[in-house]
Amino acid sequence: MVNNMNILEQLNSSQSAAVQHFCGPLLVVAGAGSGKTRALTYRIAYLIRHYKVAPENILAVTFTNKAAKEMKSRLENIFAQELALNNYNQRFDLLPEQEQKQIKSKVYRGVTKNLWIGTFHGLLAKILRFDIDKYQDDGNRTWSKNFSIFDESDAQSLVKNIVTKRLNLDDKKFEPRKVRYEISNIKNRGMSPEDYFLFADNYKEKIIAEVYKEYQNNLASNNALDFDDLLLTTVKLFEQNESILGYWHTKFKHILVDEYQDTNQIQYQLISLLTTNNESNKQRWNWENRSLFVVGDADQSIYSFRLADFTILLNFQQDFGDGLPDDDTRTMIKLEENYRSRENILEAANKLIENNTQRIDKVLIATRGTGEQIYLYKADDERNEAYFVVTQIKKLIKENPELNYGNFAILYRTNAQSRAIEDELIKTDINYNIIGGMKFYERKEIKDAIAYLRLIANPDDTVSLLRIINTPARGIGKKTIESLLTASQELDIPLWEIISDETSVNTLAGRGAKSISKFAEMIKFCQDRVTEMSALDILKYIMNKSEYVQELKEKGTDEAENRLENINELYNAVLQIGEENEDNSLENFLSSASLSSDTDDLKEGDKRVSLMTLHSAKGLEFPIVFMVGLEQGLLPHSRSLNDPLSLEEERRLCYVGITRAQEQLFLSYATERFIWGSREMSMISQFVEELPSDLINSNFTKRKQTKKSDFAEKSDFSKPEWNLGDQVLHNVFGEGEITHIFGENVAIKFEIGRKILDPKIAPMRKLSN
DNA sequence: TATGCGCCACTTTTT
DNA sequence: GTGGCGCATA
Repeated sequence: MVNNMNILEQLNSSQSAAVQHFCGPLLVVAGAGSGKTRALTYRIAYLIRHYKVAPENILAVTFTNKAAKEMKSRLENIFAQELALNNYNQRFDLLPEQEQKQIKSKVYRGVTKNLWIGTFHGLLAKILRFDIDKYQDDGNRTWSKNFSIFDESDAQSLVKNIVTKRLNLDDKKFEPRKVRYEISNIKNRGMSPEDYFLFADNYKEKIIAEVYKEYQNNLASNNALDFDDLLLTTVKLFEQNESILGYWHTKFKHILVDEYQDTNQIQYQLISLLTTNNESNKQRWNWENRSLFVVGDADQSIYSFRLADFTILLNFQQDFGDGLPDDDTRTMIKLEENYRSRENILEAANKLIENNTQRIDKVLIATRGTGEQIYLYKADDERNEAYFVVTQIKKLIKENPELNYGNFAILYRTNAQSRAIEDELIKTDINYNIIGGMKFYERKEIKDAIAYLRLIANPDDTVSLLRIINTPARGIGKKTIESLLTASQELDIPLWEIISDETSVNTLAGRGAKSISKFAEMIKFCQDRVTEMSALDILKYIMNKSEYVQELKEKGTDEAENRLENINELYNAVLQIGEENEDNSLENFLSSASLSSDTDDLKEGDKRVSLMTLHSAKGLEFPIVFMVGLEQGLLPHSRSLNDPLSLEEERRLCYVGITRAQEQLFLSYATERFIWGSREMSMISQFVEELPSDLINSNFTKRKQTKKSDFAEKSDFSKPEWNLGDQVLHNVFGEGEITHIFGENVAIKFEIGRKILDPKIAPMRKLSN
């Protein structure tokens, strides 16, 4: 007997209401740590068990692959538990391994395999592998099912090539980086090159339109899409082809979107299309056996640089719901109870975010007791800051045997900040896991290996072909390649077609002809076997046959050693991805690999300190969190200082960081920092000042002095003789009044505005009344 | 044709 | 401090 798995018993009333919602639209406003993943997972389980919805009719969109994986595994657990009780009358974890395995596989086949859970990009790549050959864009460009997905660096170099070589533009005026960013924005606003030509009305925009057109032509001739295309192409395809949209609309009866505050216009369009079948008349929408369930928190919207727009969330009820005010609506539920953080941490977060003007009013209610104060440390520079962090970690581990390194996270605004901390962690021999930065799939040897695979899967992928045609060196020089390329451009056929034809090669290539033919043979051998050979077999074959591995072995340098290790690591990744989807084909691997991010690799139970940017930390939680570099210019970032809206986003970023912490939160800033190779003075972040001072403990020196640690000695100082309300005269800013004292710093209200100063070094004196 | 050196810009954040 | 790129050299 199915017993609904006690699903509802494990939820609070708001969560339960959300889970039980069946048809129609629902917005779940879910604060940090309020159990939204739980609500999402249980809802899916409830749809399947209680409402008898078939798994293949459910589409769940997550923000990262990691979140998708997490959701799948939680669902697997729920259903495995149920099956164990029903079949064996026993708890799943108490069953013998054999039975556990059987149950898992049964759950996989019966449920999780058929669910569509993934990121927008991942899910759309899957849809396009079905239907892209029926699509033709405004410029008559077409693609086939085995398209490549170009990553950011592929896209970047393509744009660069177009700007500097093909259109011969001044790359000072049209910086490839910026042009690439523009193109991405245009795509995220839903415009094809042809659309954009109509829109462009000044010289610069017209040039960008040219580059965009050329860029898109090139993608098409490589049979490739970039990240943005996965969205744009699907939307255009749906708009163009009624029956294809109809198919997916009929299939996806229940759509769930996580992190809805970070969707952008094109993602919104996509959700709209799938939900409404492109029916513009709201009255005619048919919500029978159909739902749209979105979960988000406007306060955690941190991707506006990627055109994420949290007003999409704010407008949800106008767009899909009943449009009634909050108190009366039946299409919105708020989750405000926080199960993650201690009250002190939450209160600080609540107070901070209240400074934003753009938000839905919402307060996080603590459920876990007060906890300790938030610690604030003032460092001399980034090295001292790193030393502080590492010392605290060691100390906490020593004092609390239940803690391990996996319980700690160090969060920062920019990837570059990780260096100093890494140095210190290495010195102290603490294992750490760094997320982002130089990503695995961006490493040269990995890109090379993948280029081989991409060429095998998609012979039109000239970018990949050029990358590896002479890697490792096989005597195919620049001249040779150039003459082949010219021929391919003249004839308007893919380079591969020329290279794979021995006669043409002999005519064009002269000395290099023999190696080219040999190279082409090797690729062809694999191409002929893509369906029978697994991705791993193909990869191993090609890495050996091309002598890529051999060359590295012969080199024997540390660097080469490292590369070999990475290639071995890639073998593991191929195997793992194959197992995850029970699909070891080359195509499956390539799709997953190009869309995977480093956060995805963060393993549960990994006993290592996690280092990552605040952006990467979204959706994660850690018992103890260090937020470093709380300085003006860093957080908030200097690029955001002059724009009120960007500043609010920085504040949200800070909010996201604070709300990652479960038990303890450490904040730190440095008075001096190495930036771009030179020392720069820095000031404490205005966000620190916005935190209630009674929640902050910056009193490290006194606690530490008896222990004689380095940083305590360094930052020893005498009691400041400055008091709240003191009138001061500053050499530059004139007269002012002290409004805050925190740590060794004071905030002073001057005529020209508020300044935070270190009274020990500031050129000022007290005015006696 | 392969390699190495020096110069340049670079740093927000990412699927 | 660093990675990418272009040029000069063997």
